[in-house]
This record gives sequence, structure tokens and C-alpha cells, in this order.
Amino acid sequence: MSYQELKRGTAPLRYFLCKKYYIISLQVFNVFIRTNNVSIGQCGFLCLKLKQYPLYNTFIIKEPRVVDIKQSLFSGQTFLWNIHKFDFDYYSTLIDTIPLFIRQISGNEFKVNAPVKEIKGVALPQFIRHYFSLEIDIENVFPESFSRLYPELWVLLSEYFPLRILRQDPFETMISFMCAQGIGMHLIRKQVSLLAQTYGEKTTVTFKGREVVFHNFPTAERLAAADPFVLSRCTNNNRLRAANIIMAAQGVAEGRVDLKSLGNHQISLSEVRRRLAQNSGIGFKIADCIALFGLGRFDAFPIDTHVKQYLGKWFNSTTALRSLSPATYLILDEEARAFLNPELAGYAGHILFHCWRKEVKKLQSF
DNA sequence: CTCCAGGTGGCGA
DNA sequence: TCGCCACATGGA
Repeated sequence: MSYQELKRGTAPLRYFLCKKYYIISLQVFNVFIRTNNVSIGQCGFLCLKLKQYPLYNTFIIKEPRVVDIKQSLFSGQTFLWNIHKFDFDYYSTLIDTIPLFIRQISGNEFKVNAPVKEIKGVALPQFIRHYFSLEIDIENVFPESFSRLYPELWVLLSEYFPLRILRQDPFETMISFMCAQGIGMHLIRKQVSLLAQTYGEKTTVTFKGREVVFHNFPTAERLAAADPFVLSRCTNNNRLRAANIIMAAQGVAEGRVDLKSLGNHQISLSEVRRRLAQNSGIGFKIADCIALFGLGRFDAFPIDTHVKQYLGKWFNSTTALRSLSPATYLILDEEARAFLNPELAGYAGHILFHCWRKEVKKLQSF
């Protein structure tokens, strides 16, 4: 099959529901797999666990392209990489599954299907639109004046406009970001993964004749009843973090922490932040992350070490030179809202965040 | 060996 | 309010 033939063929988005998980079988974005410089076929189906872990809080939709599978898996630049990355990091079974997919694609089972009618349009099921926040238009994310005020930055940023912020489960987001304090992404992912494996319900799914094992993210009740010492094996042996997670889970399980009501956009952002930060182990930054990724509050603007850095470098904030105390945090938050659209400050901030990490810091991990 | 990773909270000046 | 420090591990 020639490359041109492959390029013409795309398949509709298909999806199906397995318990809490959506597994998407997709060929939508005209992604092609290529190994050793030889195209072996269109990516027939990438198994994407749609309801993935909150640290993977972004998703990039790019134009049709050919990707080198090895390069894309490890260079971290492409849409395809992101999909694989979800699966590879968390499910060893899927590490075996992907090569299997490739074999199937390269064999007789591969078929070219009908073209996709809509990718960003209404043809996509509503939950997909919602999950990928497809209703957010990049035109509104940055104020009109932004490209005039920061022309060089604008060029860098444009590469990141297809980035979507995912609307994820609030509890899962809360616990996951509690694991994300002052350590690298590698360890953060490991912790979340261990929590799921240790306390999450096991689900076996038959997919294309193969058994695929998933672990649901643990329920609040399950974590609330956990032993701190045992749970600390999942939190980098950090007893304090383990205890905080258990207390937070107890709060949710007992209804003291009502994440659902916090999702009400009538409540002011500062009130959401205040209530979340009442939990031990949750400061302003984690609270804003929960709001942004778990509560769909795209106005929430989490400030971490990277954000602080780009506020100083790109926007000449002298406040960013100070240490990140709660007081400094609030000032930086105000400053950022002055040159961003306050309603979507967090959405813009996340685009800036990834642009900073990749283009300036040259970090590989998403 | 040192420094830094998508922080938080406790402490003393 | 502000500057340190512990918390814990691992990769560069």
C-alpha cells in the first residue's frame, strides 16, 4: 500500500464504554505509523484510555502528519506520542499491546476506512467535546492585544494552540496533584500508578480478542480506609503525604469536602481555592490545579516553579524574583490576569507552561 | 557529589 | 511577612 493511498484513508472515530473507562479506537487525526523509515500503515487503532490520570492534563491535536513511531515515542513532540505515553506509563500490558497493534496494522487485518467527516465539529459525541474542552476557542484564550504586545512569544506559542485541557474527575485530580509536590514527573506518575494498582478496582477488558487489564482510580471510600503506613509505599515513602491523602479522602467520603458543589461556577475562584486549601497537604498551587483540571475552572491559574520562571522572563515580573510565598502567589496571580483574559487565564497559562517547558527548558516529559 | 524536579507547612527572627 | 528546612527519591 502506498503512502498516498494511506494518506487518503482515514477512519471514523469509534468509541465504546467499559465500566468507568472509555476506550477509543481512533484513526481520526490522520496519524501514520512508520518504522525504520518505511510506512507500514495507517495507525488503525490506538488504544487510548480516555479517562486517564490527571497529571496527563493536556492533549494536543495536530494537523495530519507522518510520525516516526520510535522518535515520537521518545522525543515527546507529537500527538501520537501523547496517546502512547498514557498507555505505556501505566499499563505494562499495553506495552505488549502496541506492538501487537502494529503487527495487525501491517498485516491483512488493516483496512482503510471511510474519511472522517468532522473532527472538531458537532459530529463528535458530546462527552468527547466536553472532555477535550473542544468548545474553548483559541481565539478567546488570549486577549486581542496579546499578539501585538508579545510578537516573538506569539510565534513560539502558536505551536501550542491545539493543546486541550482535559476535564477530569475532581477526586482523581485532587489526589493526583497531592502527589505532585517538589518532585519530578517520573515519580509523580509512579505514585499515581501505584495508588491505582494497590487500591483501585481491577477491570479486565477484552479488546480485539486480547485481555487488557486496567485499574480504576481508587474511590474516596477505599482511600479513606487505608492504613497510612501501607499507603506510604505508594507515595514515595512519604508518610506525611500518605496521611494527607487519607485525610482528604475521608473528607470527600464523609461529605465534608463536596467537590461536586465546588464545581458550581457561581462560587468565586478565591472561595474554591480557600475551601480546597483547608485540607492539609493542599496549598494554593494544588488547589488551583484541582480547580483547573478537575472542576473545569479555566480561570484558575496555578503558579508553580515554571510559571514563576516564565512570568519573570517573558513578562518582566519583578515579583517573580521573590520566593513563592502565599503572598507572592496572590500578587503573581493578579499580575497575570492583567495581561491574560481573566476568564481563561488558566487555559492560557497552561499553553504558556508547556511552551516554556519545551521551547525554553527543553524538557521532554509532558 | 550537587542540583533540581509541575510544593507544603512548621519554625524562628 | 520572610527565609530556611524537612519531607523522599531519582535523574542529569
